[in-house]
Amino acid sequence: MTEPDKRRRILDAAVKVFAQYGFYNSKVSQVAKEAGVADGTIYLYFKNKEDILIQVFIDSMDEILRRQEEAQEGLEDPVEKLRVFAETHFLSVAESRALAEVITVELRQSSKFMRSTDMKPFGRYLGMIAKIIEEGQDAGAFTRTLSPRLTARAIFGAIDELALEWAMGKRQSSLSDTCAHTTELFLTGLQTRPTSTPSSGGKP
Amino acid sequence: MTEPDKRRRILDAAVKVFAQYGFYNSKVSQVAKEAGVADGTIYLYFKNKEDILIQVFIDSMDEILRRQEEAQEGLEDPVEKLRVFAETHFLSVAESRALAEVITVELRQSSKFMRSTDMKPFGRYLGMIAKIIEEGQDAGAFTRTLSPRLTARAIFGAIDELALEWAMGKRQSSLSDTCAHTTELFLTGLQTRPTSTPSSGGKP
Amino acid sequence: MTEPDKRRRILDAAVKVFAQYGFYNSKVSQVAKEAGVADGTIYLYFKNKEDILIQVFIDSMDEILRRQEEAQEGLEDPVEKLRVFAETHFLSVAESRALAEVITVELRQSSKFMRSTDMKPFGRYLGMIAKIIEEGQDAGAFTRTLSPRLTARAIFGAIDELALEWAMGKRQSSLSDTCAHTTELFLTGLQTRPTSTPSSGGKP
Amino acid sequence: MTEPDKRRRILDAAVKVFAQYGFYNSKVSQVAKEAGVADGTIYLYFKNKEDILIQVFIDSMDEILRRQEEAQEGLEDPVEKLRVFAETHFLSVAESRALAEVITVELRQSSKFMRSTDMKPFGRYLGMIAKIIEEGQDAGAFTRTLSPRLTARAIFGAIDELALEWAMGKRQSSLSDTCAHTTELFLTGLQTRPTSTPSSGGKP
DNA sequence: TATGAATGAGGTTTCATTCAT
DNA sequence: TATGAATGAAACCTCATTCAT
Repeated sequence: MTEPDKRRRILDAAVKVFAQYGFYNSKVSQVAKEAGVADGTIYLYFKNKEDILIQVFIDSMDEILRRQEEAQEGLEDPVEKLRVFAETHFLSVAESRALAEVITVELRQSSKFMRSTDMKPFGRYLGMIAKIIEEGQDAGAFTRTLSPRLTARAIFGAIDELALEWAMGKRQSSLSDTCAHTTELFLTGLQTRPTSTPSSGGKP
Repeated sequence: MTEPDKRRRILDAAVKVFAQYGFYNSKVSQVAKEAGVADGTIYLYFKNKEDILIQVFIDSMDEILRRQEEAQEGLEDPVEKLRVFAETHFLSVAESRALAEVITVELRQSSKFMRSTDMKPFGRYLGMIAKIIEEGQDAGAFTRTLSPRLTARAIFGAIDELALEWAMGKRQSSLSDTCAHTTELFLTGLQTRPTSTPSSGGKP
Repeated sequence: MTEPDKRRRILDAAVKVFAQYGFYNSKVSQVAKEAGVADGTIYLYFKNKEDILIQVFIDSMDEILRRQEEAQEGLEDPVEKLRVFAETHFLSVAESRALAEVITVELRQSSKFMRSTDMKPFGRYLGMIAKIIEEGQDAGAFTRTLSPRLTARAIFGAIDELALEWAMGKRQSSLSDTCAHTTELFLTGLQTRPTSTPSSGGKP
Repeated sequence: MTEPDKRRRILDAAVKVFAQYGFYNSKVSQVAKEAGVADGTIYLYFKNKEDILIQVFIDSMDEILRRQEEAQEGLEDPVEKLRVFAETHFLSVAESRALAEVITVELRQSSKFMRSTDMKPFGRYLGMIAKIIEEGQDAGAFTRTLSPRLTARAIFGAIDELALEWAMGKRQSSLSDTCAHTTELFLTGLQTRPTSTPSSGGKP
C-alpha cells in the first residue's frame, strides 16, 4: 500500500545498475538495494534475473514506440517522417543514457536467448522505419532500388551506432549535430534524384 | 604430440563456444574441451577467461585489418574504395559467422572494461573508413558537408548491423545483395551530386 | 529454526576441524558440515577462510584474557599471581585441546599475515605476565636482573610448549603436575633469594 | 656433472622460500626457480613437496645436533653445559633466520602429519637437554624436584620462543643479551640452592 | 639426469533463488 | 505482500605432479 508501483521502481533500478555494470556483472541484490526493496521482493514481480532484462527491454521499447508514434502524428512527407524518426530516437537516448546502453549493449548480448522470447517490439520498431520507406517509395520520393527491410535495418544500425557513441563516449559533437548528420547521409541516399536528371537535363 | 599452435586452437575454440553460448554463459571447460586441451592448459596461454575474449578480438581485428589493407591495394577511386571495404567486411563475416557474432555482440557487452584495454584495432578500423571519406572529399567526389569521423561510424554501424543480421538470422537475401544494398545507400548519400553540378549538364 | 548463534557454531566447528586437519588441509565445506550449515552461510559471517582463523584467535584470546583477569582478582602476592596465571592457562588449554592446538600451532603458521592483523590480544596476554613480573620487582619479590618483557616471553614459551605437549601428546603426567613443574622452575629463577642463605644458615 | 649437489641447492632454496611465504603458500615452482632447476628436477630428489619440508627439517636438525655435540665437548659442569646449549641454539638461529622460521613455525604446523614421520631428530634434541639436567641432578647441581623431560621441554619452549621473537621481530635486545637472560632464568630455577645446602652441611 | 609443457583434480567463493516468518 | 537469512550448485583458477623428449 505504501509503494504504488514497486515494479516500476525495480525496473528503473535495473536500468541504472545494468547500465553501469553490465547485465552479467550486476547482482540482483544491487538492483534490490537501488530499488529500495528486499532481494526476495524482486521475485514477486519477475520470474528471474533474465526476466528483469526482458521486461526492461519490452517496457522501454513500448515507451519509445509510443513516442515515435506520437511524433509521427500528422506528418505526411516521407523525408520529414524519417528525419523526425531519427530525431526522436536520439532524443530518447539522450534522455536516458543508461537506458540506451542497456538496450543497445546488453540486449545484443542476450539476443541469443531472447530470440526465443518476445522480440516483437524490436520488430515493430524496424517495421516503422520500413513502412516509412515503403510509403516514400510509393509516393515516388524514395528510390525503389532499395529494399525497405534491409534499408530499415541499415538505418537503424547507423542511428544506433551513433547514439551509442554519443551515449557512451565523450560527446564531441552536439546531439542535434550528430542527429542531423545521420539523417542527411541516409536521406540523400534514399531520395530519388528528381533534380538530378531533369534539372541537369533541363534542355528545353 | 604435433601441437603446433595450441594458442590458436584455444582461440578458435573460444570463438566457437562464445558464439554459441555467449561469453558469460560459456564455461572455460567447454572451451578447453572444444580445443582438445586440459582446462589448466588455457591458463598457460591466457591470463583469465576475459583475456581470451580480448585476444580473440585483437587477433581477429588484426586479421580483418590485414585483409582490408590488402583489398585496398591499388585502388584509387574513393567510391570504389568504400564499395570494396564493405564487400571485404561482409566477406570476412561470411567466412566465420561465429567470429562475427563474437566481435559484434560479445564485444559490446564487454566494452565497459574493454575501453580500458587496447581497443586500438577498432579505432584503426574506423580510421580506415574515415580516411577513405576524407580522400573522397579532397578529390571532390564526396560532399564536404559530412564529418568523416561521424560518417565513418554511421557506415560501420550500418554495415555491422546488416552483417549481424545476415550472420545470425535466416538469411533471406544473398550476401552480395545485402552488401550491394548497403553501399548503394551510403555512396549515394556521400557522393556529390553529379547533377548538382548542372554545370555538367550545362545549359550553354 | 532455533539457531541462536550461528556464528558461534561456525567458530566452534572451525576450531574442531582446524585442530584435526590443520588450517591449510581443512576445507571450508568440512567446517560447514561440522557446523551444520550450508557452505555459503559461512560467508555471511566471515570474509573468507582466513578470516575464520583470525576470528577464532581473537575470540579465544578474549575469552582467555577474561578468565585470567577474573582469576587474578584479589591476588596480591606476585608469586601467587604468576602461579595462578600458569594454572589458568593450563586449565584453559585442558578444557579445549582443539582450541589449544589451533592457537599454538596454526596461529604461528599464519603469523606472517597476522602480524598485519590485529594481534593486540596476544600482546595483552604477554603484557599481563610482564606486568606481574614488574610488580614483583617493585615489591622486591623478583630479581631486577631480568627484563620483564623478555622474561614474560620466555615464560609464555615454556608454558605454551608444555601445554602443547600435554594437549597433543599422550599425556604421561597429570595436568596439575605439568603445571606445577613449570611454575616452580620459573618462580625459583625469578625470586630474589634474600632468605635463602641467611635463614637456612643459622650458623650455630 | 655441472652441479655437484643439486639436492643441497634445492634444500637451501626451500628454506628461503618457505621462510618467506610459509610452507603452504610456497609453490614448488618458486623453489625450483630459486634453486635454478626445472620444476620436474625437484621430483628426482624429493618424493613430493612435503618431503622437501621433512628433509629440510632432518638436515637442519642433524646440523644443529652436530654443532651442539661439538660445543658440548670437553664440558663438565652441568650449568656450563646448559648455558652453552642455549648459546649454541641462539647462534644457530642467528646464523639463518630463515631456517629458524621454518623449523619453529612451519614445523609445528606440519607436526600432525610429521608425527608419523621420522621426528627422531627433535626427540634427540630434547633428549640432549634432558640428559644435561639428569647429569646435573646426579651431580647434585640441579634440584631433583623437577622432571628432566618436562623441564627440558619447558626450557626448549622458552629458548625457542625467544629465538623466534628475536628472529622474526625487530630485535631490540642483542642476541647475547637475550640468550643470557633465558639461561639465567632457567639456571637459577634449576640449581640447588647452594645456600640451602649449608644446612645439609652439618651439624656434627 | 634434466626439462618444462601439460595435466586435471578439487577448493574457495559467488550469487540467483527460496521460504519461513 | 514483503523480508532477508539461508541455501547449494557450479565455475574459475591454482598448482602439485607427470612424462615425453
